[in-house]
Amino acid sequence: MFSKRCEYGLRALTVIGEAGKEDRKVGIKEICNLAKTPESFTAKILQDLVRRNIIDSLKGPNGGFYFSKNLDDISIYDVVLAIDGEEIFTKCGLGLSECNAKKPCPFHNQFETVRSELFKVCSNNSLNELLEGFYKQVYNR
Amino acid sequence: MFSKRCEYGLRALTVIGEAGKEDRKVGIKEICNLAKTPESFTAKILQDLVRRNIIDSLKGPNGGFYFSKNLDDISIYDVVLAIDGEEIFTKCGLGLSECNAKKPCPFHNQFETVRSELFKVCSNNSLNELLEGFYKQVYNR
DNA sequence: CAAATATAGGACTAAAAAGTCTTTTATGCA
DNA sequence: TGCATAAAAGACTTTTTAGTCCTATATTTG
Repeated sequence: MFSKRCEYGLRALTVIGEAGKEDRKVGIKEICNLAKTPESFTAKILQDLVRRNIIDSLKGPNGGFYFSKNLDDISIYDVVLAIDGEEIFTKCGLGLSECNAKKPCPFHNQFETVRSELFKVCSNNSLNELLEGFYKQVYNR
Repeated sequence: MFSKRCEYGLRALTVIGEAGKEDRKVGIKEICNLAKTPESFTAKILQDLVRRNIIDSLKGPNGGFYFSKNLDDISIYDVVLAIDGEEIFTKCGLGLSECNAKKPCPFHNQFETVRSELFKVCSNNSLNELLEGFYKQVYNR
């Protein structure tokens, strides 16, 4: 459904978000240890999220990744959009380039329910909601 | 959402299905011309679908691909399962290996609605239903 | 049986996604 | 100012997915 980049990115963000609650920046090593994601690869993804203004970062001692925005204001949709783009929320289920909302393929409207359900789940959940419970269940904290 | 293999496969099957209504087998060239899929690649996919008993084939003059089953008895789900496997219908939205129905991540149940909607659309639609209208709209027939 | 036709199979190449490694740049602190 | 630390950047490698091409095999028909 989502790319690895996107999965890793979301998981990394939960770690950054949790640390943010203690007003703490997190380094890439700590992030990847907890989120169980490959380090160099995750670093690339986070670099990207910095460029796209989802998170911020600071170099040097006591540096690391952190949120300057409120976690309630960032939805999972925002993150997926930033990493994977909009395709998953809009593309024809059968991959027909001829198919769109104006000239739908016979399957289009049925798939619309899947797409809109996906959009609903992603846009109704903020990163804050994602990391609640996530920490307990996945990282056992 | 689905792989190219899967998209091409489904499109090819609509051509085979339509020809079947005139009791006609179709060769790979005709299939790919109509379905607008790459020929050699599509041939591989169809070979696979023959092995998996979705379609049948016959070599030699007047040979080609055809259905021996009733198109009403083959769902889109069957085809997706044969080509892409079950992952898309079962896998955790966030790609967590620790997450499953018994020990769900906080997101699992919300994603469940997406997965089950996808399953519903795929299993409630037979290939027969897929190619109805498909032909008119996509192939202008 | 020979020739023509069409799928099957196997060995490729190409492109995209995933992942690594090394060097550079920015920051804090002694 | 200089050293340690941590992210940024860039050039890689690896793996997976997509796609091609050539040869073998099966089938029909003259």
